[in-house]
Amino acid sequence: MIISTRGRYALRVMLDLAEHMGEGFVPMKTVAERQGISLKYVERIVPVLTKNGLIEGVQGKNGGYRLVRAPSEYRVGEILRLTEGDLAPVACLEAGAGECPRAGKCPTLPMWKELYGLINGFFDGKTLEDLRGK
Amino acid sequence: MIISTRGRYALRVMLDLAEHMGEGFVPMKTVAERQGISLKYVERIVPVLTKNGLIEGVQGKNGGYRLVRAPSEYRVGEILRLTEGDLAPVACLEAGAGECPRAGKCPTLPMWKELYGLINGFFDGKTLEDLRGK
DNA sequence: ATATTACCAACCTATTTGGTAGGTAATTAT
DNA sequence: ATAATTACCTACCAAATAGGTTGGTAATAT
Repeated sequence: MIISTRGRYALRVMLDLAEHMGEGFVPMKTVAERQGISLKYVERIVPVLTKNGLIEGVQGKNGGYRLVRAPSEYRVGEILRLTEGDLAPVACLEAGAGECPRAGKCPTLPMWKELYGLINGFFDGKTLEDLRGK
Repeated sequence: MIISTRGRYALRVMLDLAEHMGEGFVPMKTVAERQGISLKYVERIVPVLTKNGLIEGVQGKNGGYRLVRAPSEYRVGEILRLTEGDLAPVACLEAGAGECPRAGKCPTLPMWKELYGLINGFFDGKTLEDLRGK
């Protein structure tokens, strides 16, 4: 499995916010209830989205979160990369990984790179708007 | 990350056997040394390949393993599915997983299924022979 | 003042990953 | 026969990851 609950829940939270745009700031309590996810767990996932400017949150009564762009302007890829860290199919392609000593003559490396490109392209080719219509 | 060392090592072992076809039975000790992988770990990975008839092993002196088909007749997908168990990108698509209660109205499920098909197709479209020439 | 809400850090349990250790059974060379 | 080699098998183990929970603090509207 490549996509954990972090990325999947983040996507569902974003979709929920998209579905309820124009209702002002939506509290995560509401989103969590609608989505059937623990509020506390959602609270641990969401900060990376605000820190990277994907959504906007305000504290206090009547506070909550809202999208800062139109749903069609969010690529699924950027949401998943932020929450999952990396979509690399193998460890040797991950951001932090040093160059494998066998890289030069590794017969499988080109295949992993090709798949990596395929996966990133797949997710970058879809937006929140695309998912909304199921 | 989706493909662990199990699948990657299995692939390298198969490629090594392909590279040394016609040399009779090749002991895993030799393969492990050539590939720079612990023999003991390889010994734990390889049985699934013999049990499913992908390779043939004989015990005793001058024993070892050999491919039973031409390299072009091995799909990368079958090797990875045997060693990794499943190439599903999300838990809800895994073989053992029961149907998700949200499946009917889940806006992201079609995307996961599409990617699952893409991944399986990608790996089934490549054979050991394709990888040999780098 | 109070309720609400985002925001933050520490902790926890179960599973997976990536192995190692220590053998037994079969077969061949000597 | 015996010794060496090799597949094959089981149990164990440490570190990392997944998937949370607990218990707060800070900001803001009413």
